[in-house]
Amino acid sequence: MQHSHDNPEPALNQSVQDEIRQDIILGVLPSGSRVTESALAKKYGMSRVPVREALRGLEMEGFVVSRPYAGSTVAAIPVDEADDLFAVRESLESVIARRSARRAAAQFTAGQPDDGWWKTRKEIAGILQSGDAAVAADEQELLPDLNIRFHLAIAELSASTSLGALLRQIARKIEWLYATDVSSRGKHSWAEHWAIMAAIDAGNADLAGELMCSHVHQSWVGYASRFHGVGAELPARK
Amino acid sequence: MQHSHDNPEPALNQSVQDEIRQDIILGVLPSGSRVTESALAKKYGMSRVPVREALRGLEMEGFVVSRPYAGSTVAAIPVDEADDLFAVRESLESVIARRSARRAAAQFTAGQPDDGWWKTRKEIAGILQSGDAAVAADEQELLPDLNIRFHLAIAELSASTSLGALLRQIARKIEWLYATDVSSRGKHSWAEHWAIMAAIDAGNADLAGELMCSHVHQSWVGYASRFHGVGAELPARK
DNA sequence: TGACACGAAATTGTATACAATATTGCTTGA
DNA sequence: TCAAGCAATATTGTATACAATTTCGTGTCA
Repeated sequence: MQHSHDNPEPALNQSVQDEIRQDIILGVLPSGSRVTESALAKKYGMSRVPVREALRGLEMEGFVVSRPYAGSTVAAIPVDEADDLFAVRESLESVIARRSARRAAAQFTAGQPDDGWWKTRKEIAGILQSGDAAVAADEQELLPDLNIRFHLAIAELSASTSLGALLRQIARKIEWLYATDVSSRGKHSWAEHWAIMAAIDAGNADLAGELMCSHVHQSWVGYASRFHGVGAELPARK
Repeated sequence: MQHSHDNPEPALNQSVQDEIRQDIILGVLPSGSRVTESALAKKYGMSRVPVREALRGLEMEGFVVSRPYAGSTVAAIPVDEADDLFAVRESLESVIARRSARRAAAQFTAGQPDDGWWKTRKEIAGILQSGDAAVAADEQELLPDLNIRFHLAIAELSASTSLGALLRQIARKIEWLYATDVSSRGKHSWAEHWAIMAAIDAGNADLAGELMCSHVHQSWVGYASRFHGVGAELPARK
């Protein structure tokens, strides 16, 4: 297909990076494993070059560590950084929610309806409904993925590539920490998403930020009680 | 030099990425410029491969945008994200400072003195003295670089690679926003570094976090008054 | 004149080949 | 038996060659 600048062609080798990252997160490639370019190249049926770039990306994301000429190994799961990551995420997502609300307000006051905004907004609508369906059908195993997609979509709604990149990085680390366990907080956690979205739609930055802050904090509490023990002390929500 | 696993060999092609990023930050490569692999390869006297990896890294950092087969261009300076970046940085660095203080406390109570900790701690001592010297000699043009190095060193002292990576990303964006202007807040801002370091050394996490939060907030105020106008409203420091 | 199609040039994506380095295992000596 | 040195191997770093795709200029037709 030539002369087509509409479909962005979903980033060829990027997919390999996603696959390897998923293998790391799911524990197929445990911490400390050696990952050689040749082996991965053979596994995915391609040359070393795309694999190499994927490994470089994963190194920047903190999933592998590399030394020149000495190869790469899967990094250690950052368990001792969990609390701090949640703390930063709480602040980050709060800022993102506020920003999304401000942009939503500008969206409705300004005359022109931004095309990209509506696209993302509709995507979120779909995610929310899928989550409700999953809750209704008691298929809670679908929620973690939908949960991440919701939060990243909100970031996209904020139209801040910088903040979006930061959230992606943190969210993936937290996904790794949860590892295979995960079950989120289930129904209750999911229901909060609707309230956040409503606050953003209303252009209420203060409320959106507050709700998101609380939402993420509860997620943190859930994580801490599961992995640190129930009574683990956490800083009060700001 | 063979059989030497002491000197980590400072990351060959990584240096190219640093050089290109600096060109972008300093405006040598303005936003929207096309950056082609061939041109950069010729400029730095190497093959396309290292340059390509550097560009991929810069794309992940948000300094360039690429489309498959369509090349890369320097991204837009994220001016409208400045406030939000500062807000996140305030929280992030506060967490880092708290963490550094906790680790410092553990350092002194535990018997074994961690080698890496002392190395970083001494590096910070050097940075602080260099900054004092620059202030005394009224060479304030040296402060911005020393300032970034101080904050990144504190992050290293926290022994959290995840948080360190996040700070590096944010700090570089803010460096880009300041562009060539910069002068930091000069003497007063620099003096605060000593107090932060003292709080960390004392293992006082609450104080370290508080001081760092205030410090970054003041930096934010300085930025806002310079670029948004003096009276620009900012959220109160948490 | 303007729009559209087509093709040449430029650029990126991938594969392969070679150079540089680290790792591993063996040999040697005390 | 163990440590140290050396060579063989494996792996990464880089260069070059080719394929795939986009972009830009040119010509044609209405």
